[in-house]
Amino acid sequence: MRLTRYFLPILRETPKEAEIVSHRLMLRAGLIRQESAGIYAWLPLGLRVLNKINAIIREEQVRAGAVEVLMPTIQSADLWRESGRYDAYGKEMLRIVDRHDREMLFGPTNEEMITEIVRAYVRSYKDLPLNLFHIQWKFRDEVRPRFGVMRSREFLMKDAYSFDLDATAGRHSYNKMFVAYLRTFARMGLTAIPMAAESGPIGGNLSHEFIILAHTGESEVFCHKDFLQFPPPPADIDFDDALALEEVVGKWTSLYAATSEKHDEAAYNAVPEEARVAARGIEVGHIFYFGTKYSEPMRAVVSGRDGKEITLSMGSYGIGPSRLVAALIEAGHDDNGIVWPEQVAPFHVGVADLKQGDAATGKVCAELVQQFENAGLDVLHDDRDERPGAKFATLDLIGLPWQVVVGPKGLAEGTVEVKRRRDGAREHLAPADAVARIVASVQAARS
RNA sequence: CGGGGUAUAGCGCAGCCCGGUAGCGCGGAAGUUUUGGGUACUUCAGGUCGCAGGUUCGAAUCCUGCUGCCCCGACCA
Repeated sequence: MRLTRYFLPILRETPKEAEIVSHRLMLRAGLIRQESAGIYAWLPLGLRVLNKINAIIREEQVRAGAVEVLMPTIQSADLWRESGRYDAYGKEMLRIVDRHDREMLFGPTNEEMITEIVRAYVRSYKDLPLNLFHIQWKFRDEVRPRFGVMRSREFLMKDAYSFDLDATAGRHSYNKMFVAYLRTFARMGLTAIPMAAESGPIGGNLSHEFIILAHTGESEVFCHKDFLQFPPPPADIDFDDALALEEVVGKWTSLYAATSEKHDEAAYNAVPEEARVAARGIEVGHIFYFGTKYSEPMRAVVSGRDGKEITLSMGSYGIGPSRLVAALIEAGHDDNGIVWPEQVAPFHVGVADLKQGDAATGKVCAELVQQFENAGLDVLHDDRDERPGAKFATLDLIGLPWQVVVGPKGLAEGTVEVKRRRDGAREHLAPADAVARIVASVQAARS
């Protein structure tokens, strides 16, 4: 992608409303634009990151056996009256009246709707287990939205819903998502720690929040430091092997980990002092098992083997991709800007032509871009007629993992400069070696 | 929802107290210059001063009402 033909509105100054670093950098790097309090437009660079996050989530959901659907943003109030949540949800629900005076709402979540869909088609125990997920915009009319997309009113959410015959099978479905979440966040370069959680208005009794540590995190968390070393479950784990999953979940819940709301001082003090971690964290996922809370009032039942009705056992599993974009920045930035992990970076590499209009640098840049693209990498080619300093500053700000700087000085010696954004390490390499170096790194990060 | 701010060019701000030609920096355009870490200079363009009403010969400025946005708290994925 040539920068002169792209849309990358960089801000040199920080808009005053942005308090936290991810919000500031998202505005400055041209990822988002606020359209209303807590409502944002996603600009090209931000959308790329969002899409890459979604792709990883989708892959891991499918790997764990979930099936993708897409439900509407607008729902009927009647559906929510069936579960009793229409009145219970309160002012956070955005209520809408259509031209026929029908009561509608912009969905804050989809338990009712997915239950309605499943009860309409699923009639037999043979159809279970079933896990359906979608990635769709939600709206919760927060009293006070803030921190950019970290706490917005409109937000993207991956929500999955599992349906099982009994609690034991439901627990297996819960464990599948638990394991999928560990893999999902690890693939984004994040260490997410599962912590026992309140189930809140969703209801139920088994629930975990997945928290990533970031010094600017929203809430206080306490955990055993060994969590930071645990390897994520392998890609070939058998999701049908209930015992194997139990083992993984058991390991990841064996050590102390809690948010401040669930913090138990005595249990924490039982952790060896050198293993205690008190930090700040950001919630990026939340899973619940809630049994028949919705299936009972909404009559989602199937025929069992003996012909008797069985009320479905359900769970729901959320990840906030839009919030994850901010969380990734909170976890990865420095004074110069964003530092994206390779797996979710909007582009893998930026190629800067230091002397736009020069035949030699132009030719090398074009060749580099072609070679990166042939290798399947996303490349941003800074072909603007700008000072070198401006190009360096832009590339640092938008945080691409790799920068290739092509200038007359280097070319005189047959080299280009390769800079790794993460630690600023620079190497002078022949163009072909630069390509090999970066392609190898990006491919190693995919898995 | 309680408390506190704020609204002037794309962004950051001054001007308001004390009414009288709407400014500065960044960004944008044109040019000269410079050419490996946001170069310097010149010129130019760009504003219903949040909205409505009022006071006044005259309102960005004073008064009233409304709205948006931000911060603290409560709440929360």
